[in-house]
Amino acid sequence: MTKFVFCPELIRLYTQNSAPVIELLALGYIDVMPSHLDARLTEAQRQAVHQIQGPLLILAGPGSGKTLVVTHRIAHMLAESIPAEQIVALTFTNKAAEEMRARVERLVPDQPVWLGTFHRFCAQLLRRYAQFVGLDPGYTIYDTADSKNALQHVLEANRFELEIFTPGQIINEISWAKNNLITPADYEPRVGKPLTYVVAEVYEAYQKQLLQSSAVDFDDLLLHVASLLRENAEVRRQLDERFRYILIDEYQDTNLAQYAILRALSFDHPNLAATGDPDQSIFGWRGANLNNILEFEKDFPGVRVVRLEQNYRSTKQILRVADALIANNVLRKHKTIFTENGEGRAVRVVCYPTAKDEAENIAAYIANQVAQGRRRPSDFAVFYRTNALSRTFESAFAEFGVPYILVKGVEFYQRKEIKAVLAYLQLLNNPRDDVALLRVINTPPRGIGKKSLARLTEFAHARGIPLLEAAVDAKAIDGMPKRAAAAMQTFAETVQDLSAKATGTIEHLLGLVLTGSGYREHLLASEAEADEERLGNVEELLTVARQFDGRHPDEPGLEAFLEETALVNDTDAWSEQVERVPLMTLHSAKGLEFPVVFITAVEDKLLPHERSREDPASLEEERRLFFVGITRAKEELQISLAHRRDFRGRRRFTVPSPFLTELPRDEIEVVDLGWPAPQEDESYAESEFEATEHAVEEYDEAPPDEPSAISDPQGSAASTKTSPPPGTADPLATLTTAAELSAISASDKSDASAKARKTDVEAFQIGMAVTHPDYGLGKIAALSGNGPKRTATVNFVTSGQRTFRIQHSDLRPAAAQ
DNA sequence: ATTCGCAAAGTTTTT
DNA sequence: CTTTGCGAAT
Repeated sequence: MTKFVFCPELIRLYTQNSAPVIELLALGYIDVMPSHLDARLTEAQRQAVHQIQGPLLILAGPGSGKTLVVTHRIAHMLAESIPAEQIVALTFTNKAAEEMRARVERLVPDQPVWLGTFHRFCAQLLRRYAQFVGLDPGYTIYDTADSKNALQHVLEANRFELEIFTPGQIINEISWAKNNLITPADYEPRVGKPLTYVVAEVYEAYQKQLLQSSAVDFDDLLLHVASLLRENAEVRRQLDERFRYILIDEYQDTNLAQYAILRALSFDHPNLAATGDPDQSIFGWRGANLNNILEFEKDFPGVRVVRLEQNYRSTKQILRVADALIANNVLRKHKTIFTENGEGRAVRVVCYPTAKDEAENIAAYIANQVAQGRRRPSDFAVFYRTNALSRTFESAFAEFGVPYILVKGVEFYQRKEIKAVLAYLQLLNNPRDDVALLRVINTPPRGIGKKSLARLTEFAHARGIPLLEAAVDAKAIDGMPKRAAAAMQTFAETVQDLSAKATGTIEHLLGLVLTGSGYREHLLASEAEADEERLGNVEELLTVARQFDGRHPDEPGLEAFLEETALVNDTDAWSEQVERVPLMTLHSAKGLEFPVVFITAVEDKLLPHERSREDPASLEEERRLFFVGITRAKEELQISLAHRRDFRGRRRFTVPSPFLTELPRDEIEVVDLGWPAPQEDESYAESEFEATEHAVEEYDEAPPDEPSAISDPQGSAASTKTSPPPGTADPLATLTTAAELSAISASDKSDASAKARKTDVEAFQIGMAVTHPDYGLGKIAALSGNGPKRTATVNFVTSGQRTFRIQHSDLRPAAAQ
């Protein structure tokens, strides 16, 4: 009855030196009883692990050991002799899947438990049941760019002119429909939404095109599987039988299609375990349906609900901030989260003069911590709302020599050359793939232009045949220039040729494609520097292929390779082993944790995003997004914003995020490093009229304590350059941080900033860290007077408040020490 | 047909 | 500020 369980992770807890124990285990001399799996678990966690039969809802707050529970649950099932083939664990992202796989592997190695993303699970089911939904087993998976191209192709073929909407908008709406299981036949335009009328006209044609090309978009992966299960009772029954134990992670982010699939697979064997947290639902815009989790109990009678409310990740300070914030959501079930962790450092809210200062200070802080050996780069993480905000950080991190990695995904696989090479493979795998053909028929240039392509398309369309087939008969097409026709035929032959040779490893095949297509030669012959880089990228793809081959030694697996490249992106492989600071959006931070977290650009119109402001529900989603960000932090959290941010090439003064007022004022450290000094930047004065006027407006309308929700009402922490604050003292608590941050920033910076550092009277600003030979480190609380009479009021860390005439004092910016 | 250049437009989040 | 798109020149 008792099965052998190999469990080094747990053994380590019992013994100082685990090596001998592991060896004994490996040799089979000792067993670890299943009960030992429970050693680390709390009562609630234990319940969740042990409840194997029947529906289970695990409401898991942030940092509550959810992954621990899920992985142990799987181990426990295996220990209870449930065949691994019957267990499916679905995650939302590849990153989460990787993490889970690694941890399951450590508990119970080499078990064929199906573990991966929902989309991938569906992709593989579709391989087997492709013909049920009108696809070839070798169907192609289109990414968003491909989908847009497909749509464009459809629009052109139907001579449909878009006047106001972009293909992207239409694709988005179609995506929304598919996520809600709305097929072209069911789709109805919605009054007051012009876009939906356009979609009503093209959705069907788009879908037809996809089927004709034997291709699917991301949403189809779910939609097709959902209809497969709905329309084929026998298939559904078999799959329900096969996948008897399903675990679904991040249930709050599932959409209707995913819900339908899960239900269909959990009918005869309702052993569905869902984990999730309504407070972390952040994908509503993509069709995620919060009702799925809120109504789980209704949907699955007899469900057992386990709440994991204890947080093992964050300090008390961080958790209180998170809790206070999320309490502002009205559409929410109350939930308590608590921790027995220590108090920790206060959460900092810092307002920098400019976005550049923000990025540089954070980079400098990290550089300093790393240089001191206090932390490693991977201990930190920087979050922002939109990818567009990453650039400032990239340059600041580069400037300070801090290694970083952009956790953005796509990039590599979206490059033209990579897409092109992969399109050749797609075409080999699926000759009906029109989008792939269009992408490569003239790559490298073969003298096939727009007009000839239009003729080819028309011809194919009229006969209802794939483009590749049409290309074979190119000569027969009316009005087709001889040269183009010949080029098309040669192209078709090349593809067929390659197709015949398409055996062996992917790397080998890729090599054939590069040579056979003439693309490699074209890149080599090219003078352009860009092409040289492309060649390099193609080489990298060869490396990817080689690695894939290594992982799949038995099968050639072209399909599998294409599936992987479609559903996995390059930074999914990013791991904390890599000593780099990850920069990422708040969305991609979900499920991760870091000792030190910086949440940046917490400004109105960014967080909450301007497009979320009208709708209260999406405003709450933005708040949850902030909540997710906050709860990633284990030890230190800094929330920051800038008075001025250059965005989209424009200079803007910002408004602090309304969410900042919702943070518990007494618990956080607020630091306002002051406004940017106009004279420091000549472009400020010369900037276009609009911006200048706006700036002036902001200045006048912003009394000392107004611009910042974060400043405390006495105006002690915040002030503006133009309006010296009342003489109230800064809270000493903020001094260290402010000083620390500015000091590091200024001192670590190279000559670039030297001119900004010259010690004339104008160099001093409110909030600036300064040193004095007698009094030590301090922060400027107020400034008054001009020229020689310029006077600074300084709060010193150790010796209280002093006032100086700057010119006659020994006051220095902290940097100059 | 291709390439080069300039203008315009656009940017939430992800599988 | 970047990327995309379109139009003109070769």
